[in-house]
Amino acid sequence: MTLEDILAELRLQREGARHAETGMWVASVLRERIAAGQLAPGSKLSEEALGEALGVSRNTLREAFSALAAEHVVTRIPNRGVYVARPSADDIREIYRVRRYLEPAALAWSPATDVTPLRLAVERSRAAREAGSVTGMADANQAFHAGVVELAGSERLTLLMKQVLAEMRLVFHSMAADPVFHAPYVEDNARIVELLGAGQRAEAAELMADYLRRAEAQLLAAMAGNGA
Amino acid sequence: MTLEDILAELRLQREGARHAETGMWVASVLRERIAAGQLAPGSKLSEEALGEALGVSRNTLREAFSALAAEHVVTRIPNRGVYVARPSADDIREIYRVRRYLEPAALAWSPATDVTPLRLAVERSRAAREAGSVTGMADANQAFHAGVVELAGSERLTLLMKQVLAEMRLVFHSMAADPVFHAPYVEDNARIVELLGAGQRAEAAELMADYLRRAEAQLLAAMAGNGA
DNA sequence: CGCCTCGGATTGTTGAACAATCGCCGAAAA
DNA sequence: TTTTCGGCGATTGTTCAACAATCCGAGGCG
Repeated sequence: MTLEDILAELRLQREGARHAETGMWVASVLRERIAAGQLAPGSKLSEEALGEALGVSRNTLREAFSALAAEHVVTRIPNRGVYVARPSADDIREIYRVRRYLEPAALAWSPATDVTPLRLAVERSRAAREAGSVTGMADANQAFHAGVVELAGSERLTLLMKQVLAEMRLVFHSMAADPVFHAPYVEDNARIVELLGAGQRAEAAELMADYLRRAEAQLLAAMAGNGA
Repeated sequence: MTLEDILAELRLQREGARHAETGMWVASVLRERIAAGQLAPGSKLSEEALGEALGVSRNTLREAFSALAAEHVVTRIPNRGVYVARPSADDIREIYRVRRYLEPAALAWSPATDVTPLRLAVERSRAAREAGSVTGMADANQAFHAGVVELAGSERLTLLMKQVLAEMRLVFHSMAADPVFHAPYVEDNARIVELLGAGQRAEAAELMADYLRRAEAQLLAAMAGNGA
């Protein structure tokens, strides 16, 4: 699908725009397209072209850009424009730094004990693995880790985690992802749920920390090999 | 560096506004004023009046508003305007929820071991207590807790903590703060540094969690008594 | 071969205009 | 008197067109 096709689609998609929402509406549309990989990392988002396609003025579009830049979905280079973010090795380290605090902490100290959503995510992971669906596994895995942080019951931590996971999707889009990257980790997730359900929170947190260290190392190695 | 460059810099610093930065400059000016309490919680920030006062257009001002709204420094009510945020009891609970994960996690799992900045903050706390300086104690206390999260070495966690602490300042500005609110906690901080320095991370984290629970309860009680 | 300048293209910012929405205030009805 | 309803004024949301500032690359020059 070419960029022209996408612009054409976006042109059709504008209908429900209302007063006092246009900026956020544009942001959400771009967020979806980027998450789906239809706007590849590194793509330049021209104010003129996008504004024309979406039927919004440059000012409104820039408001959307500000929101996306704050989420690291997009990179703004002054006087040069905004580009779909292309996470660097340092960005990956930062992502996992955040996750290594958030996820074990949520497992160790959350008041919530309902692990049903986590169990479901593991189920979906396994089903996707059997079906050989790479995106299915990726989605289910993200749902699992988002669910872990949601145990904390904090809006801001949940939001931060969602943004970090969105950046993770960009990482996978940036490099030719290993089709079986997620496969080995499905059973780690299952074991974490098991430990958590049994009340062994410290052990669950430790396993999670270990999992995150391994995943980070694997991603960094893949990126180094794949070429920057 | 030529003389022309120096003249240009001075001109810019005096006038403050630079191409490609005006929006962020406005945001930082407002952020400072709000943090200092010069713009009280609940104050309406009229686009026309503020734009005129700062010498920027409404569009640029709105860009600054978007940034501040994302930080919860300001509340945006559609079609009604933006107001300096006035944190509710729920906001306080959310603030402490975030802190209760971030700060103990940083203490328990950070690779960094340089506690000098924390010691210094404790020193300043004590000096301010002796001098009877309420704002001095508040500032030193904030520096201490920011320093704890900085141990994690994560930009995003540090930023989140700074935003949460900025919201805490709004809490204190919202209610007639107890002048000795911080006093009892100075020695808690000192003990945390002591434990951390001795390598007793789990104990330090536990004490921090306990401290946060007590502070939250005290603030919620004060808010209930003080009247909404 | 490297440096510099110039021009084109794009972004940053402005001010004015119009549309949409809200709260207020007064009029009409109970 | 109280309540409800509708119009009015004020403010925000959005667009538009213009100008200023900046970056990039293409030549011109030594």
